[in-house]
Amino acid sequence: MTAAQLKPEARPAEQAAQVLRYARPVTTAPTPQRRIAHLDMDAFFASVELLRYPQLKGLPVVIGGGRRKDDDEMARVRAAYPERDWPDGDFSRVPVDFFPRLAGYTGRGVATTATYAARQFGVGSAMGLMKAAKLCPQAILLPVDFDEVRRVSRLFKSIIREIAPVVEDRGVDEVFIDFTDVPGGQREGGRVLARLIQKCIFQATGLTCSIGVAPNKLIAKMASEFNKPNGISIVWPENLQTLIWPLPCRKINGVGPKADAKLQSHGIHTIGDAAQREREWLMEHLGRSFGSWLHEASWGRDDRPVVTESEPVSMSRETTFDRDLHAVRDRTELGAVFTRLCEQVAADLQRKGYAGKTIGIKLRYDNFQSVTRDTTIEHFTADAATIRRHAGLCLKRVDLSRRIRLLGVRVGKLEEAALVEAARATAPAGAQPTTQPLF
DNA sequence: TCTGGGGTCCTAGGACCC
DNA sequence: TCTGGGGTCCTAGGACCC
Repeated sequence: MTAAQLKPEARPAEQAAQVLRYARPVTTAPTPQRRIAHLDMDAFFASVELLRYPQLKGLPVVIGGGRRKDDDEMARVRAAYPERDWPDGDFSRVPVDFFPRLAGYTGRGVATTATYAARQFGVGSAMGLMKAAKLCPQAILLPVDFDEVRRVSRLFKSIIREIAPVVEDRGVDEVFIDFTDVPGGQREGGRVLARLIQKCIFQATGLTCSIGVAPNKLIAKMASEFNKPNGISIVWPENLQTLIWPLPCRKINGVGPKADAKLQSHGIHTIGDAAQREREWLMEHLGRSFGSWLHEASWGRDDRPVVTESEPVSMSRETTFDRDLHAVRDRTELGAVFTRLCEQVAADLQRKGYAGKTIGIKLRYDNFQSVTRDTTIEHFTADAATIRRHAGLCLKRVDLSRRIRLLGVRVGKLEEAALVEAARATAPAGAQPTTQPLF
């Protein structure tokens, strides 16, 4: 990156300041430098399957399309092959020919992930399986084994926490780790610790991951993608111009397809392009908040901490029907699904120990347009019948003449059930619930 | 090839209160 | 009778992420 590519309007002193902000101190810093790691498991869902079916290694495999009960899978294999072929639940000898192919798939499933062999054909996560079947019909299609994914997820995270305790959960297959104060976390900019974590995870799970270590979460997240799979990338502040600025804006976590299209329309294609616009210009054309944030992001600035604990905000269940349903013609079916969704949300709340005050529904029509309605009630609840009653009232407030492809139920404004109970118990006898903040 | 399911956060308008 | 802002809550929609 040359001086000419810095903000053109910046005076030399400002340019120097911009560069110095990211310069690595020449002398040994008295305080440790902030080193944040982002760890991303490689093709996680597919890799978990390959643990059970190692015979599929190297083949194109696509994961997604539906749920699986492990018993069903066992039964399917048992029915097809004699017991001697898979002693003690060892599926490694089930012939490759046995597995279903993507060819001829009909349905509304999407790919959760794909092995690297399948990605060569252009198949990627979030892609409709019908499309994936066109690109790679010979790919093996396996449904997600959520129980196994959760088990392995808990396992690899516990391994990391033993080594570096400050870990932020980012879903089943991703975490941020604060290396800053971990013994050895500064060595080679974090590479030594990253290697150790990779090794320990592999020993415990047989799975590989990719790690990026950088001064903050924003850059670390981008860095973990640089060397996939099974890679490590170390990024220093002074690498901003050479490693980060050439990347498309889409690589910034928080810039999605909409924002990217808008940026492109202004001739901003790379992060460097964005960095060279004035903050004021970005704020004016992309919104005060987003523009200001993007300016910071394009200069590699991000001081968000690694957050180890967080409370859930809402819980929901939704389902897409095999065929679009009509509120009147498919009333019975729709009603049954609706009730089941309410029961599932209630069960989720109870199992996790929460109650909520805002009850809502979500509908997606056949044209993919979504609508939501919600209502806030007087008391916290985790009761299926209560949720069903208020969600039912919400349903009455939307257009039900159009065909529906998705129905969802959501409970928000959550509070820990124990706190709700405690407040209820200590409330003065005869007190109106509305006088208690928790009710 | 029509596009899953579970989330978080932001925006914006209106109600309501001081 | 008219005219303020500020603050907070509620609701709907949408962008984005894993």
